[in-house]
Amino acid sequence: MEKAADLRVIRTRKLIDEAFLSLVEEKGLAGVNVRSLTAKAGINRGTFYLHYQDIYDLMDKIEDQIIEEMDRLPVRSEPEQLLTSGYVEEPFPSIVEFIRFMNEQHRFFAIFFAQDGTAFGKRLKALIRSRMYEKLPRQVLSPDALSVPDEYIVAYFSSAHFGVIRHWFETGRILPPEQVALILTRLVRDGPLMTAFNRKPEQQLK
Amino acid sequence: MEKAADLRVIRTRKLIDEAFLSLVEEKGLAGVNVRSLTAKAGINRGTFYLHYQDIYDLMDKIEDQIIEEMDRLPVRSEPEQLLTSGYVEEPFPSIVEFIRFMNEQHRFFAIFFAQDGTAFGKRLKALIRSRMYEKLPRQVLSPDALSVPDEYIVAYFSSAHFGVIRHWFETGRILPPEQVALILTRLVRDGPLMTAFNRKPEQQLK
DNA sequence: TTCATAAATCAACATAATGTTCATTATTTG
DNA sequence: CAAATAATGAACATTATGTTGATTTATGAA
Repeated sequence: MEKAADLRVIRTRKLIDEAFLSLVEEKGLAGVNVRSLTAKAGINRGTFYLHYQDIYDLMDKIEDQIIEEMDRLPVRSEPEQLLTSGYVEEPFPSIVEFIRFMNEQHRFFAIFFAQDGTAFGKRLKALIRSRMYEKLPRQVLSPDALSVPDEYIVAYFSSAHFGVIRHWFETGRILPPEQVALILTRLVRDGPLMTAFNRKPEQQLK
Repeated sequence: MEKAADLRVIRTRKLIDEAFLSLVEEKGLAGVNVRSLTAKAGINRGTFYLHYQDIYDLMDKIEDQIIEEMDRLPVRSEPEQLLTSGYVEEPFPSIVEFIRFMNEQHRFFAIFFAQDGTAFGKRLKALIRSRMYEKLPRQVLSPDALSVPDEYIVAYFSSAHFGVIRHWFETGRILPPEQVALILTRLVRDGPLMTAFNRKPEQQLK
């Protein structure tokens, strides 16, 4: 946002922003158009075009702000020592920072997550998820302090698989399917960090 | 697809399907409308409405077919024994099946992956990815037969994180941010399978 | 406080897509 | 072949878009 000198400009943009958020919340992205947005904001339809090219331009500007802020979050490197170091029950610091930020901006992110992904994508993920649940060794998931909720494990699993397959597609499916499957199998079995270090499990502890 | 008796019906639907695919390929999902679709298919605009309610109905029908087929793929259970069993360099069988299927239907899935996710989602993932690359212990990624390409590791990492955070949002952000960060940290460090079994690494080998 | 400046309003417009209709033509199947 | 039904073509009301120009209103600098 370049200029924001005039009070009227600030007010109008606030009205537009708020109208956009609440409109997406109730109707979804597809339900947003300039007509209803300006109606909800209580401004003239023409006024909208004084500020933004169209709805997509508006979204871009909103997203720009969020990305900018996230990009400014400090990076504290937590390199390989965490692998070989003993068991410390503390999260990586920069992960905490990210999640805290998203928690603060939860209104935006809730909308984003609700809108992100196609209908088919949701069905596909649900399918993958349900298959994985069948395989999860349920009895071992003891409810002790150290355990991670199994819904989170499944979310991690399925999303990771999804991402690997997506990457395979986005790189033009160069690798043969069997190799992709092997990559996935290794990552699941050993964990990404182990795999990155290319060690076998018995080498994990120095 | 219920009825497909008449030759004309079959022909028309094929034309529509093909027109849809190629139209999405060149213009993207947003660029598809009934006008241009029927123009490309070489049929009357009214004819489209004889078969589908609207564009979304058409997409639903196409997706239904794919999901149905994937749902019929055989599930071969590969349970916990894989954890304790020795190092076998063979992928899990049902993973192979899935990826083979997607490879066969690559035209559909290429479109899906290209269209899936919002613009913001792509930016967010790119941000996460770039941060993770910084942390990857590059020198250790030796180019031996066992290694997994680091782009795949990053894809796995970042997508998994994304999925966990998404799950957190979709369950109403009940857990405090710090605990989500801890869950992620554990999953990254130990791998999902270890975490599911709730063991510490030294217990990994029986 | 005044007043030039800029923002917002209002009404109107052309354009383009939607979904529906109905009479007509063409094709298929038994 | 003939009855059935699919596809066509043209028209229609509806709705959203993005733009324009004249007018009113609010702002902030002097």
